[in-house]
Amino acid sequence: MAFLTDLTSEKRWDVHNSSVPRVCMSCEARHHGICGSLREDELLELSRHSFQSEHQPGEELIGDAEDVDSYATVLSGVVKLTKILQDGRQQVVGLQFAPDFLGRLFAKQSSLNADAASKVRLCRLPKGSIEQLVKNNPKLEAKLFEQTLRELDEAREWMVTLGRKTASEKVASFLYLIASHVDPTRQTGSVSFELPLSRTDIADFLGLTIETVSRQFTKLRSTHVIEVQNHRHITVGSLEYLRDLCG
Amino acid sequence: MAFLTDLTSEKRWDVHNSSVPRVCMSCEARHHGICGSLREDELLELSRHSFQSEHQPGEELIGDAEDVDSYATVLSGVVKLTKILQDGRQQVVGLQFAPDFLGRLFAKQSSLNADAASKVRLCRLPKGSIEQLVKNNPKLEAKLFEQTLRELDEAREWMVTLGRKTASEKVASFLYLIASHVDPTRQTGSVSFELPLSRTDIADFLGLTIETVSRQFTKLRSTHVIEVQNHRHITVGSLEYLRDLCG
DNA sequence: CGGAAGCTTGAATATGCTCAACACGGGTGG
DNA sequence: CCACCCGTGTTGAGCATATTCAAGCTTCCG
Repeated sequence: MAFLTDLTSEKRWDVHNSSVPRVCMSCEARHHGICGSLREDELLELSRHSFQSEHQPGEELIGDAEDVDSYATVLSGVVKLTKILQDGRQQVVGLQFAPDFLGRLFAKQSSLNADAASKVRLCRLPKGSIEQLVKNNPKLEAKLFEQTLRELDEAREWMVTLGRKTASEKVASFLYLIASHVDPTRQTGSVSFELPLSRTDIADFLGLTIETVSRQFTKLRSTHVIEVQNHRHITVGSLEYLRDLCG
Repeated sequence: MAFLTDLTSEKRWDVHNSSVPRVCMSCEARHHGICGSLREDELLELSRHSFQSEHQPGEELIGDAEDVDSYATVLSGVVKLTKILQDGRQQVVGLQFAPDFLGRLFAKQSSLNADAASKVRLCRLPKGSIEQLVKNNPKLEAKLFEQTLRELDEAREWMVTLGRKTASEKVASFLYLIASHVDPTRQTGSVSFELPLSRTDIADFLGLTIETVSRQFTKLRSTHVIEVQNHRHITVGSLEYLRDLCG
């Protein structure tokens, strides 16, 4: 019982392990996320004021034009960034995976919603602390800059998909994107995964209707490019062939 | 003659004006562009190795996956950033106006073309110098970070246009975008301007064909939303009404 | 087992595309 | 000065792709 308490105590840290806070020890974000750019004392201080939160699919994480008092790191799951027009038409403008940083630094009025697409775990980080750290730690700023540049590349890549690809190329591109995130190293062969997005979300991501998305899935299934176990669980037979279908 | 030489000499600078290099004195980028974040000595040093260049519409500024030895600031004109698919389909993924910074910092392999959309003047800045300055001057890095965040916002805004708007909303959105850049302060009333893009470029920006763009222009003309003087020269009667047509 | 949400399928429709002809405007050369 | 040409933009008719609307089917969960 004492052991369990240790594990879950946010304030404890292991003196044998170069003073990394206990909660952060097994955290992916500590290595590849923004926390990797922090000094040990900074990480310790930050960990005192941060906490984890869990969210169900569809739950709103950051509302449009809402004042938020915390940033976050995605620990697991997929967060979708969306924009909506007055009449309700919706577009997904970005997906965030672990260990992405969540929240718009120096936000003006970017009118953007962040929702849990799948079940999501976050590590909430107080707004003030982060902004303070960014000012004093160039490595952290560089890390955030880097993520922003990557997001910009991804956004532009997606503009090509939205503007110039056919429905079947769009769906293929989406599947390829997800497959790439499941196992970034694998470039060929077969991959199996759970789709983190509903058909509605996929449609909003691709600028299509759910019916069209559904028809394209059916087409891919009947041409044996994919197998569909239960709507969400997909197996891609050949990544390189799927890649060819992306246009 | 001596006077003329003074004006065009890049090495000269006016000692009466806090040692701002001569070439930079009348430059918009010095105030609103990245040069505004430089110390006087840095600006002087940079100006020694920089030079202006002029480009005709359609000229390629940075090639896809090309190694470039210089960054640049846009002094005038419009630069289009494009991506193309194997079969030639093209998508404009961004427009850069003065005094935007041009060139991908820490570029990996962003496979992106930069072309002059209109006649363009650049101030070329040596790659090494800029990267050196970025390392040593946090204000410069912050400025570039800021521009990147703005570009990301613009890209996402445009994803909504590409994915969810109708052809007429797309064209209205494009005209509104250009009108906003002509006079950022003006929100209402009438504006007149030269289109910096051809119909082909507009189509590639909006994910449409030139025929569809043309038809939408005709429709806007016949409903008196715009007047078309000579294909390129446009007058928008009411900005607020145009805004309503953007969806 | 029953109900609801999410997904698929079908038929009719509409929006934007393709292909083709034509108009306009600006430059060149007879 | 006019005729011609070329690049660019417009217009029209027919077509294809994706949407809409409606019905039926799965899957998940209580």
